[in-house]
Amino acid sequence: MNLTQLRFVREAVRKNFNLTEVANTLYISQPGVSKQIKELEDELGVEIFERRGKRLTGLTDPGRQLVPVIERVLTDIRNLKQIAEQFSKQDHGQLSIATTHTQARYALPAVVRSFKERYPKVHLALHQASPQQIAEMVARGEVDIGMSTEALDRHPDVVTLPAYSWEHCVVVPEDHPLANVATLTLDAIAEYPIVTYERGFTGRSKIDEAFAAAGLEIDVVLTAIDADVIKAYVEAGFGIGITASMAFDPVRDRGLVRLPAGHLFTTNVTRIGVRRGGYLRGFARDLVQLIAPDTSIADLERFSNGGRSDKEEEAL
Amino acid sequence: MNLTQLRFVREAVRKNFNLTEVANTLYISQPGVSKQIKELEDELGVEIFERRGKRLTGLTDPGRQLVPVIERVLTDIRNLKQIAEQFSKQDHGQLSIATTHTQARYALPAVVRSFKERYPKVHLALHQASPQQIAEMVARGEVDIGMSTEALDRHPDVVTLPAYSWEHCVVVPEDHPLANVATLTLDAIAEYPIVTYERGFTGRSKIDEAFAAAGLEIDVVLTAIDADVIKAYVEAGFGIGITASMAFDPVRDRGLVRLPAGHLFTTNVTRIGVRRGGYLRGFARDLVQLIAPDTSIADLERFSNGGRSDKEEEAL
DNA sequence: TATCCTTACGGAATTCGTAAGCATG
DNA sequence: CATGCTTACGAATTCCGTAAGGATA
Repeated sequence: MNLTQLRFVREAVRKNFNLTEVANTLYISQPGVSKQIKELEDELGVEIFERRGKRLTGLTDPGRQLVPVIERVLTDIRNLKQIAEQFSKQDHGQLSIATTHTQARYALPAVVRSFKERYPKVHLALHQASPQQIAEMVARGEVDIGMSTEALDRHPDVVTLPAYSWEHCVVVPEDHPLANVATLTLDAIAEYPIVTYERGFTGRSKIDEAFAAAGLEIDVVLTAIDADVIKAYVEAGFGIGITASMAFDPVRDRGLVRLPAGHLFTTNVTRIGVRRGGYLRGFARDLVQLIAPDTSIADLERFSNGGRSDKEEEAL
Repeated sequence: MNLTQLRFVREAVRKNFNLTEVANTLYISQPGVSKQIKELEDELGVEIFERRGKRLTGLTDPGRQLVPVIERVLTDIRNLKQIAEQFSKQDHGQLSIATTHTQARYALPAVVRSFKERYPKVHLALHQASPQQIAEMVARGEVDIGMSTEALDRHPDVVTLPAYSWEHCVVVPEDHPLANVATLTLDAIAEYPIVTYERGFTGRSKIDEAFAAAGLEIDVVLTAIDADVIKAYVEAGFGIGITASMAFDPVRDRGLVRLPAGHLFTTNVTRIGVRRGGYLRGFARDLVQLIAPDTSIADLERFSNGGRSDKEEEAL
């Protein structure tokens, strides 16, 4: 048994049991993958993969039990490398973050500035993706840290921590009838066509829930992934916008008015997530604290060991 | 990085950083070990071992962090094999138990009989050792199950479960003055020379504690590891014996009398232990239930996953 | 001086890629 | 008939043992 074989098995599961794809992503010949997997199965004395004729179609019964342990082994192997880097490249290295447009554009710049001051030699890689994709990337260990308001804490292989809360606001052109109302109501908003986030992005779910609970039908004429696009369409007169409050900049967004809407929609909690069982290097832990300053040391400890059990926390 | 390198590191720690011994126990040449360890260190970019000149003397700072993870990886690799065996050799295989003389001689025969009936093809290997050795053997994964009244639950890498409780008794020749007393007292026992277990064996600690608490000095003239030896010396008139109650057989031990002493010494709890993080095959779980029939299913579940966290229990 | 680790080199074993063959949808 | 897995074989790489050298207690 060797680690290469375990990696092939993991990748085969991820690639839906297509060994040709496995071979391509791991830069190896396809017969090599076949042979190694067969050898692993021979050594273990069980078939890991269900086969229909020559094709692999799924996991066998033993396979279903083996794969999670294989995943854990490979996570730990990665942890070994991370721990070593912690010492060898003290304040150097790569740190990759997957996040949504909203966080990357409005929440992270300040954080990144302080981080870069403290760790000038760490290369920060910001990957923009959808909340679902972010959760997947974290779970697979493709990025160190994920940050998103949605989906992140739904994934079983991701451990999350609340980073900060924020509220929605309504954005209208300054000559809009709503621009001067004292207190905004859901009914008032529902009168107008709405431009807001796509489903699954930046608290969109909270918006829909609020109107649904009030029994109101809304006319969403346009959806976008980011507030910049939304504001552009509001400016162009397509409707009124509902965005994250921090996406509004009074100076830059001249011609638009922001109306507080925190009392209308549930408060949103943006969460930060890491891979369960993963290990966070020192500068990654520091970044977590910059993003979520209210985190207690105990939380952070648990977090940086990827939410392992007590016993295993000690071990790391 | 490969598993061989990790095994070398683990063994080096176990063998007190003597690579020559590592080479011998793993049946490989000594330069091979040196080279592989150096290559692992090169790849990780840190030194795992502290060196004085050419000799290894201990773990470095990174080494101390890496070793527990390495141990976990190797445990999981072993788990993979065990899980596979669970399927491939359904009711076949090896099951090794480390236990003291007392358990092997008096508690286990009945259990082994039922087990063999249920699993005739499983080869049972009984290793006799001291409680400390048993704990070590379990922790290292040299045996599947350990059983002992002492020391077992002191080891951090062993998870234990109570198996059964038992009491001590006093054994005297039938013509001894104590043979006919109504209720035995510690004072009465302390009058005579005593033959009993060695320190660290079969509840000896409880015996010492009882006399110490009563402020009595006792004259232990002879100690042994097993009750058969103790009884032989009692018969030969060296003194009165204190043994485990179940070690007395009225038929076989003709000429001796057993006096109940449960009211004098703390009740003993024999525990059964497995390696933390280890995986128990089906027949091993069944053996645990035969030994400790009062175990709840929930306890057993936790036990057979070696006391891992909830998340990891699911995984197995 | 005996023990223990490292370096150097040659042979053995393993791994890996190419090419050809065969099954599946 | 295009996709996907297996088998076969030769090349390349890696691994491992022996032998010699050097450091430590």
